[in-house]
Amino acid sequence: MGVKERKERDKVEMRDKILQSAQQLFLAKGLDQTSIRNIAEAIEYSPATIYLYFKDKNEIIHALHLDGFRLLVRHFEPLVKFTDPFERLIEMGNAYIKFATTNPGVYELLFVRTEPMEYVSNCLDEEWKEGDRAFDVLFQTVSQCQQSGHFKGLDTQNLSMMIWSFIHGLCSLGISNHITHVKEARDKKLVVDAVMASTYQTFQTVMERLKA
Amino acid sequence: MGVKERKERDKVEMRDKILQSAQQLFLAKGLDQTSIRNIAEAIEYSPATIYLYFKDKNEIIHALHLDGFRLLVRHFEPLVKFTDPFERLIEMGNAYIKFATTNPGVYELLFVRTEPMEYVSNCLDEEWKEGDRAFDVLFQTVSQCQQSGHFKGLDTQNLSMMIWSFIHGLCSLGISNHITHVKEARDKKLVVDAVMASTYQTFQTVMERLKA
DNA sequence: TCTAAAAATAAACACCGTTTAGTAATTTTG
DNA sequence: CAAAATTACTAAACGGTGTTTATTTTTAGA
Repeated sequence: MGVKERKERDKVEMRDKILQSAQQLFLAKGLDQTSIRNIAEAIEYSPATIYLYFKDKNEIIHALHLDGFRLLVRHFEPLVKFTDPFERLIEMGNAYIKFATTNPGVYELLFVRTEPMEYVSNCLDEEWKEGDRAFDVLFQTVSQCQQSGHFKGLDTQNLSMMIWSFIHGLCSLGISNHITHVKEARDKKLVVDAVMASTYQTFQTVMERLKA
Repeated sequence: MGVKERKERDKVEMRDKILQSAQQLFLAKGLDQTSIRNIAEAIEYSPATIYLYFKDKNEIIHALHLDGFRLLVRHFEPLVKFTDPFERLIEMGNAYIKFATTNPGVYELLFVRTEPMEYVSNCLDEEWKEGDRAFDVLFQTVSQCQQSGHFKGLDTQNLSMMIWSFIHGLCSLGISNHITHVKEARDKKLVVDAVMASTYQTFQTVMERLKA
């Protein structure tokens, strides 16, 4: 009698169904329009049913968060072809920017919103594997750059944090429309993407000068 | 008959009263707890009354936003005592970080939340005076640094954007608790402030190396 | 078939921003 | 001064939100 087994399969199936609808709603309409009630309507169940499969909304948001990280990692995968670590570092920035600008909602979820972090905090084994892994990719690349003569005398950890801070700042200012409203950008009639591109170009120049 | 005049005075008085309560709530409980209904309760009027003085909640948020910028500017005022532009630039970063970490809610309102920007967008004369002014302070300082030999061959606008991006990224990652959850930081049992400080220290070193 | 367990839900709770229709107070007018 | 008109205000509702509780429906095993 594989009844118990089938029930367990049904359970994960239902969980997946909820998450799938949640993700569909999230990608199509944004996080604000991804309500428990909307998800429930999409899967044709009552809102209360969702609470039989998820503790609360943050647990669902965290699952979307995980998927978002998988998407980010996919943007990083083509970077392996760059054998020169410095070139890879620069392209990593470009990949990050591309990810952020083409998936602003997902980016917000990963690095701006606090809900997923709150979920992480409430987990007993408080850690953030996805974040750790992504940061480590950066850290390793920076480390390799240093091994080939770049960034002498700078702490790898701090420099990695600095680079992440810059790129994140650029992306979040771009996405949140704060760049658009700065006078200098408006005067030159630059679109957000152009400001981000030329700012990143300057960053690249700065990093190149740190080779000596 | 100064009836009209008195009524006008009453009107602005009421507006101020609403804003004052809104700010009090915002500073004490955060933006989420600053609801129209809570404000109404604080001033002992019905929620509907608030709509006789403000178009919608975003108009109130924008007023708080303005106050937040005044607070930021106040953090920048002591910087005039630094005659060396590079030193002033570095201290500007420190002042910015201090502002962000001691007033995380206000910082979020100014540079993370999109609601105030939406209000700005909906204004007919679409501009962002406060943002412009603050950015110009940075721009001028960078420009003066260049005049005294720093940052040769780098575009002032782009370099200013780069610096703002970095500092904003650092502050927003710190405030949103994303730094806390990165493994490297946890391992060394560093608090957010320490990570931010050492990252900024590295940034300072990098900027110093750009003098040549 | 009857019972016990599991799954799903209707309805409520306590919020939110906002609008509408109607009341109470005040000012202007006859 | 009383009536009319304007202004100030609010109760109640609308359509949302996340979440909980009590109840009903469905399913499984004896």
